[in-house]
Amino acid sequence: MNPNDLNERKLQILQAIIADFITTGEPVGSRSLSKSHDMGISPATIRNEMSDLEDMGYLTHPHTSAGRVPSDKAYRLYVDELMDTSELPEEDKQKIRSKLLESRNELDSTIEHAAELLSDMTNLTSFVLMPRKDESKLKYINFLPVDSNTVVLMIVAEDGQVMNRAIRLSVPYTEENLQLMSKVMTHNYRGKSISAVMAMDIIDSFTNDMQSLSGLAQDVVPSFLKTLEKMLNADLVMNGYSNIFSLPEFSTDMQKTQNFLKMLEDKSKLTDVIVNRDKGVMITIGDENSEDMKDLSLITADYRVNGELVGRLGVIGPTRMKYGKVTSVIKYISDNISQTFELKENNDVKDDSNDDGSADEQDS
Amino acid sequence: MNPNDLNERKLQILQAIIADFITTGEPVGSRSLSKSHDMGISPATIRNEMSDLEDMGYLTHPHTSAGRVPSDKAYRLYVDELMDTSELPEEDKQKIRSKLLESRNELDSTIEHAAELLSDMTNLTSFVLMPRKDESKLKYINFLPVDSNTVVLMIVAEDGQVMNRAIRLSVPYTEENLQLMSKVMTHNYRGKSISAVMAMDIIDSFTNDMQSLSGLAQDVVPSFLKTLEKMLNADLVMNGYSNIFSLPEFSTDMQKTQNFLKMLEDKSKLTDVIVNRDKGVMITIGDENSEDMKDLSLITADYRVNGELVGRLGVIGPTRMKYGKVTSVIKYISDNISQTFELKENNDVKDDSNDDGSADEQDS
DNA sequence: GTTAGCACTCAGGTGTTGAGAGTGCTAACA
DNA sequence: TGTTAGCACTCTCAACACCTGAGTGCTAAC
Repeated sequence: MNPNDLNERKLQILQAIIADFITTGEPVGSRSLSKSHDMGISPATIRNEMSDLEDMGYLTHPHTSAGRVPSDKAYRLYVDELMDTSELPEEDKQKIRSKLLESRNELDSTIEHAAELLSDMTNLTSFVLMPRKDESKLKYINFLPVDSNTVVLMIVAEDGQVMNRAIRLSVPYTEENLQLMSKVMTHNYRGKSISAVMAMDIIDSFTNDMQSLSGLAQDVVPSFLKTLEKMLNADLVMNGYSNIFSLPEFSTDMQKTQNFLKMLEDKSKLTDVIVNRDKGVMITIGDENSEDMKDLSLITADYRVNGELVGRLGVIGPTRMKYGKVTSVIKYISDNISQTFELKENNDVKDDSNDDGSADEQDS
Repeated sequence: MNPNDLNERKLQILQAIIADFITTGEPVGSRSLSKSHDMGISPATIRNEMSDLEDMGYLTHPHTSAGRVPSDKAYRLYVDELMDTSELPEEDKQKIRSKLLESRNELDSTIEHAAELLSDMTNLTSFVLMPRKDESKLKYINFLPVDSNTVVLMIVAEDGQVMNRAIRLSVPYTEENLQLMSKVMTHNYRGKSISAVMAMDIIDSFTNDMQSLSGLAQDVVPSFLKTLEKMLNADLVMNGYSNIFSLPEFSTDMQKTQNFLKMLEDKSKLTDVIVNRDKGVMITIGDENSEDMKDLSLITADYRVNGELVGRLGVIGPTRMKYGKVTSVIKYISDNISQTFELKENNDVKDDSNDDGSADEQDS
């Protein structure tokens, strides 16, 4: 069953079938194949080879008198060995670069643009996992008064992540209490990782150490924990889910479309799947995925910020997708993000107070 | 054309037709109507009345030999005059109350739960507009160092809204510069409304007043403006878009489904529509909406926090929806949110002399 | 004014048929 | 022995006719 069982001609035929099926979505017959790809052999010969390929599990048959359709195994072989992984045309590269440059100063916008680019250029549903790091450490915790019974909890992590949440209090508070609370919590948790703090017995430490705050703590601590949890949970941005309608096999099969869209609606499940994938470019095809994605393919890649792996982006679509093109686009986009947010070594935080004369630069 | 043209019997027949059509989705015929609603007249009489109602624009005819279907005008009459607006059953009320209580200390979670409840209980697509206020005033602006070329901009408004964004700098910065920048911007914009600040000529004031910061300002100001814009833009949360598949008229008509989902995908347009609706409970039916929603109905209501109008929630679905039930659910949920976040008068802030000291909170 | 009766209409389901695209097998060929 | 032409067979799909059921509009009688 390993690819070496396949002679040169079988490979050539398989490749041609996959290429045809990817573009048309129709089962490929021996006669039409021999017409479209001139490989100097008759349809009868192709039929014999096809029959062998079917026995080996690379092709299937919707019904006796239909053409052949590639199996998941065939796509796997195609992706591993046969696929055309040529460079992206300069035009596409240009489009990606200019769109990402638009917002090169802001990671968040860049990420959103990346998702748009990805779905536009592949005509599939794209997703981007926003940068979240489990090990990121807390920097400070702050409470801001809003009105007489509402405060905003703000948590800032060392890596710049900021999360906030409005909390309604059932007991009165004073500004002094809030500031004390901020100080105590910052002091207790600063420099600790989010998961470490979540594992601590917070309520207990409060009621013991700070009697005066224990009333406040009752209201605040559950929200604090929920907010930490939210900081851990990766945030999934999706784009172009209605692209699915442009594919004939979906726009004629309501059930399939419905399953697809329902699957996308369960974001937390999808996030789980994406988070748990391998690093680098990863392609999973059909039944290599879990049950509810067993006739879909998933391609993901990572992007880095300052050399550190922070997020993941990719597409999801039918197994019949243009693997070569899609992979190139994903790779190019992720590399481009990583490059844009590359650490510039000569650009360090200076601790001295004098300004550096840059003021003159835009005086006109 | 006013409803007074309709005698009692016509109203009764119209109401019966609408009720039947809303539950079945099938055109209603005279014979089946006389069977299901015993109103003591024969199908022939009903036919005559139906014919009159059709002439008056309340009913239409998909084709000669089909039953009658209510027009948008009929739904309007139904909603205004005929609809059963009975109280929600205690069971449903209980369900809403307990779900909303789960997160009564946090507005954000409550809002999300409300959207879930709404789509679950109506089997439609629900949306909630997160609280955003155009007139909210800035409280302070803060920059946090992340790494040698990244800082986080954090904007806090008086109403507790916090927005942040990572900014990549092209010039080096010092901690002192950041703190100076925070102080200057906070001093300049504090107490001003977001829209007022956006209207100011920010770059100019920087280059004039603060030569030393102008290099930083080049990078920071565009992001600052974008972030303010984001604070103004209401954030739309949606839920249950795949509920549409449970309706026969959508699950058999791919084109309709596709239009619906594509319409939902353009969030900014939908947000615009929702923002610009009347206060209170508002129902718009079919062609009362804009072109791309002309065979849908939209029901919205507002919710308040501390007596102040802050957000809006609602559902979108086919004109054939259970207006009575849906309206009751929306009303009950919005009232419940408003009640939960009611101002408690006896619960005041004791001291609000100094609330921008938070900029130095970070190095405690 | 109401109703029964009747002719008429139309969508949708069923059955048939033929075309087209495909396969598998066999026998002949190089 | 691998390759190919030929042929019988299979299956989908679109077109077509046909029938049925639900509905309408009209008319005449109650």
